[in-house]
Amino acid sequence: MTRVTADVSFLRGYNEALVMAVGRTARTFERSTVVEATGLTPQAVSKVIARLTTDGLIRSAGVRRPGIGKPAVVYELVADSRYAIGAHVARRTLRLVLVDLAGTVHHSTVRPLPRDFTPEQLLDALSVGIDAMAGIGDLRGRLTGLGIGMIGPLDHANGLVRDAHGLRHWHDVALREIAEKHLGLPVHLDKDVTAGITAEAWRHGATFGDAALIMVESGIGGGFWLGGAAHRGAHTNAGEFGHTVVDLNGPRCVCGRHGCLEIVHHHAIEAGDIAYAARVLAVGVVNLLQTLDLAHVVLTGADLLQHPQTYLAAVTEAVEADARRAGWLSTRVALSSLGADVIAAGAAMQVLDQHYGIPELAPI
Amino acid sequence: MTRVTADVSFLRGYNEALVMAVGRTARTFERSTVVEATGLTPQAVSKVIARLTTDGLIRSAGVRRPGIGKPAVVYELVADSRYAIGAHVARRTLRLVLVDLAGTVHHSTVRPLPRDFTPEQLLDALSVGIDAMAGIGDLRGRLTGLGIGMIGPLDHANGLVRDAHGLRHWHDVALREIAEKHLGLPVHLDKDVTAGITAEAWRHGATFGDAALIMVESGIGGGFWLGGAAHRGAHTNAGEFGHTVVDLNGPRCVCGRHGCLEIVHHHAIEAGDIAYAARVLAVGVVNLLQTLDLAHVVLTGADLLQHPQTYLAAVTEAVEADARRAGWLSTRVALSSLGADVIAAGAAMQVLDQHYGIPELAPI
DNA sequence: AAAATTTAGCAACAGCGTTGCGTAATAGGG
DNA sequence: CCCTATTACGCAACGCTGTTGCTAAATTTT
Repeated sequence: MTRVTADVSFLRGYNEALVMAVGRTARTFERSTVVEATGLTPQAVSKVIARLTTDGLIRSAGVRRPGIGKPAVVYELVADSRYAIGAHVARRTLRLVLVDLAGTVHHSTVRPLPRDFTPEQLLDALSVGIDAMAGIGDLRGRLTGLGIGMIGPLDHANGLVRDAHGLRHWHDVALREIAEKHLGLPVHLDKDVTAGITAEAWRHGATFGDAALIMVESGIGGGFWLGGAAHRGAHTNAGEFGHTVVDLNGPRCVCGRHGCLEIVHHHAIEAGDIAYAARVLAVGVVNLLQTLDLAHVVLTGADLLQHPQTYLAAVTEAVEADARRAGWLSTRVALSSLGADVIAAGAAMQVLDQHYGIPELAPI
Repeated sequence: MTRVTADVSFLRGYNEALVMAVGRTARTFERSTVVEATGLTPQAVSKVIARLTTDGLIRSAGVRRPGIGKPAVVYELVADSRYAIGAHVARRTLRLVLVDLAGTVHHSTVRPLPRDFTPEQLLDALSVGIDAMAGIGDLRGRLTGLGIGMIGPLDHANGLVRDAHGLRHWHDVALREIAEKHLGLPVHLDKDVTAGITAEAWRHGATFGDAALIMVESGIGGGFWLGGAAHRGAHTNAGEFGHTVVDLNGPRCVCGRHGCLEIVHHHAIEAGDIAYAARVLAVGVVNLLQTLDLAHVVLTGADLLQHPQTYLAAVTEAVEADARRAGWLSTRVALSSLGADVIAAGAAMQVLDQHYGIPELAPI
């Protein structure tokens, strides 16, 4: 967790991040666009643009002649000026993506991981995969780091994997530290679902409201974007949404409680009733809406994406029924726009965010 | 919603708010205390303290002679330099409190409201109550405003009551506007539970982590403190936690779904089984923990506070059982430290926060 | 060709935290 | 009694931020 004191360097980072967010979501933009979006004065925007241009992050791309008056200079993000690699570590696979400064996914590879893989085996797989990727476009000096989205529980602030569910060799592994040493790159570690929701927020820009990413993939998890930032909770353990009870008298779950969303959903799947499984998930999603009042719900996960329309329809129907009752609520439900890459891409974007996103300003 | 651009005035407000938070949580403090708590340089802290002293918000309170060296100047908040009045509007009662800059509740009054009261009736009750309170200590010039914590749904940003549950005359009432006109005071409107969690956060200071306030009072609601700020959701409708399904095959709830926490809890109460009702609530609380990973859970509400120990025991037991399974999670469960005043007090603190709290810095 | 309109940017400015360094106030030792 | 070490405080200069005032440039309209 980067601690930033509230000094002028924070102002610089903050306003630069605002302009970068505009550049990421609009293909091209001009000074007036930024003025409108941020409330800064035109002169201040000019200064920010000058700084970003010096750093090679944006460049001018012609002028716009709308009618009367001096033409406005049009700018664009230099997407290929910075890259990050994102990794999605699942139980049996390692997915790697290469993401540029604009959030575009350039390469995506999946390779199997050994059953019950060890930290060393993961590092080797990462090493091979990253070398292959870095070789493609000659990224020397433009690669900002590696983001890892992984099964929890883990400790995001300290880069520790506490006890990854279902993996025997992952107790209190200082993954960030050993990966940085082994790979020679800055490494950022986060829960898979939190990385995923970051990807969705990146693609939607600063106007993205409170949102959740629902991931069904050997378990059910949720990633949250609340108040303009990822919500990780007190111990980086937010999102164990599959282990919320929806049936007080339901079957016993592996977590020890009865009638968790995950076990009820699982039984429906085993019974072959995908439609019912989807409706159960939808009940859980509406529970989230009641609790958190979200503007967006994004669905993803390998298991869910095997029946995308069934799940999308069930969740949309349940959410809309709920909104109808209230009369004025509105929540958009969608499948992940990045498909199966969403976790890995989000992990990469978190790395880019550390450099070009809103600086953290933790009130101690 | 106050929009603040990231200019130097933000820095001033931010760092002043940090110092004020220190002053609120520590009875006395000195320069080195703030340096340690904020990471600012001693010189910067001196400047902030000078500004706050000029405004009459803090003052020196002697010196500390710990041993060798020049004595350190000790400061304290001037608690009686600013006040705010907080109102808790419930279905049948209006509670008013007077809160000073340190967060201390000075007066607390409860008066009945007519059944199905109208906006005019509420305004009259507010007017009478505020006059009585303002007369007590001659608050001329020191009263910063009125905060109202009320049943939802409402629109916090625009000060509208959309459709207060169970009150017929409250559809799209511009309460903030008409109250400001009627009372001649700045007015801040928020959901009751959100005001409540603000009070808890105030009393605990800047180190207060992610938290929820659970309120059982003719319904079950939740207020959330996430990432150092109140979480209101996309439509100020977060916290309808009583309307999350915990029993898929349960009885039909007024909200139209089946097996909501609220209806299951209500049935247990009606059957006279308080202990079971408390355990049902505890299931809901653990659901929240799984979803949001909270550091604190605070219990309040008129109905809950009729059996405080029963609820506290049940929730504590459930939370601790959950933590034991994980092995490294920890969540503190407590009854509201302000008792029945918590909602009104929090509403008042929100008013003070607008002046002396962390300035908002909404991206876009 | 002149006027109107829109955009861009130079220059001076106020205000923030930071840095460098001098000063005040105390305790302890010779 | 004096000197030194120690701790706390603050003036002054500085670098940097966004802001303000104003001028210049580039275009269309009259």
